Amino acid sequence: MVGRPVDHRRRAELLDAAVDHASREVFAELSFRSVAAALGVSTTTLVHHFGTKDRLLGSILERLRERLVASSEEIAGEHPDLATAARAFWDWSSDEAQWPSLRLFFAVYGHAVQSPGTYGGFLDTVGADWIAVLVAAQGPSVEPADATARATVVVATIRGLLLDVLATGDRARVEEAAAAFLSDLAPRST
Amino acid sequence: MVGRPVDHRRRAELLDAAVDHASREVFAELSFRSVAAALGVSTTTLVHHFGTKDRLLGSILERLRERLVASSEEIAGEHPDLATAARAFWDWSSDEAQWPSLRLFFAVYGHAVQSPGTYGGFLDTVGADWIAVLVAAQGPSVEPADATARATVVVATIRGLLLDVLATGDRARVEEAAAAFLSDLAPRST
DNA sequence: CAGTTCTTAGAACGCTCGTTATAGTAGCGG
DNA sequence: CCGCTACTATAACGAGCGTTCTAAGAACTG
Repeated sequence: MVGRPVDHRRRAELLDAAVDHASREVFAELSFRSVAAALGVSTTTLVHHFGTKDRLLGSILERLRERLVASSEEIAGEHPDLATAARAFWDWSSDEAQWPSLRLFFAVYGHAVQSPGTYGGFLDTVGADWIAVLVAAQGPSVEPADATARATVVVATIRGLLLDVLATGDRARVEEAAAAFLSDLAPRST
Repeated sequence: MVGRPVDHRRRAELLDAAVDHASREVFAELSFRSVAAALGVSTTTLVHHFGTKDRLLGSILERLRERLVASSEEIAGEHPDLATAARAFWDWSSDEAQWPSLRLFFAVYGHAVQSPGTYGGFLDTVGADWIAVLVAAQGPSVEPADATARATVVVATIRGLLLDVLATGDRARVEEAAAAFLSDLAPRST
């Protein structure tokens, strides 16, 4: 006898809703009860589908990572050089539609710097993927070591500018800084 | 009648110890009980000197801010241009002796991006001070708007590189990226 | 329909948390 | 020494937490 089959679609549906909820709420204050209430289910349902709280958070971040990486490949993959790829990255990041996801991303970063083991895999993958996209954009003619160094700098600068605007809300100053950064970058990419 | 005088020195002593403890532990897991145990006092003593938990955390961050700002002024204040000031900033930041404080700093950042009201003042002050030091380093001959934009970029890049090395531990790649960034910066500062 | 497994919910357990109540001790002015 | 205030500690309260227990419907196979 086989019994009722596992409903993978149900799990995915709950997980997507949980990621949306986590993007709106404060990461540190997530609990079985708050997520369950937002999704209109009981805490037992979450336990059944995800196990422990750590595994629920891990699943949420894994799903968030998939979204972020898919966006980054879609956006920066087709650009011919570092400068235009960086500009595409910045335009995408500074779009306020991305801010809930990016706020969650930086909240996880904040936790990870003080407890690396917990979310290290998440950060390594996202960071490495973004750098890989920007290394690829520089083409095969650039020294790999140079390409990695420049990609690391560009990712760091964009992340720092995003952190600035997300924390201070001073959009005008940060946008001006981004413009200066991107225009400085252009003549170096040839 | 006057009664026993308030012991301000005792409060400062407890606060300094609390900042050290917060730098070693995970910010999100700080509690009256954990801080009290680390300091060898009771939770009541902390309540007496600091009031609520929010005000204790606020006092800890205020003290951390004083330390960070004092260091930044001491380190970058005497440099003749943006490139050397930026290099001094990076050398200081990438010294592992600063990492506990910087880990705490970024942990607070992670919380602030999702709940701006709580720690907004802390972040505004630290960020604005660092930018001001780097604006001053560029001298009076640079357009103020340009100087602010470039200072914002430099602070963002250094913060992004720090976040990278603190989260991934990949010191070699980040140090190479920092070297590329700083050498690119040099010819532009004249 | 019977048997089996998946899905969901409500209630409870043990724990930690911030905060408060109570009380004893220490240092000051009169 | 007395009155007053600062300082510190123990104990407790109520709330929220992750997790487990128990049990009831739902979907599938035979």
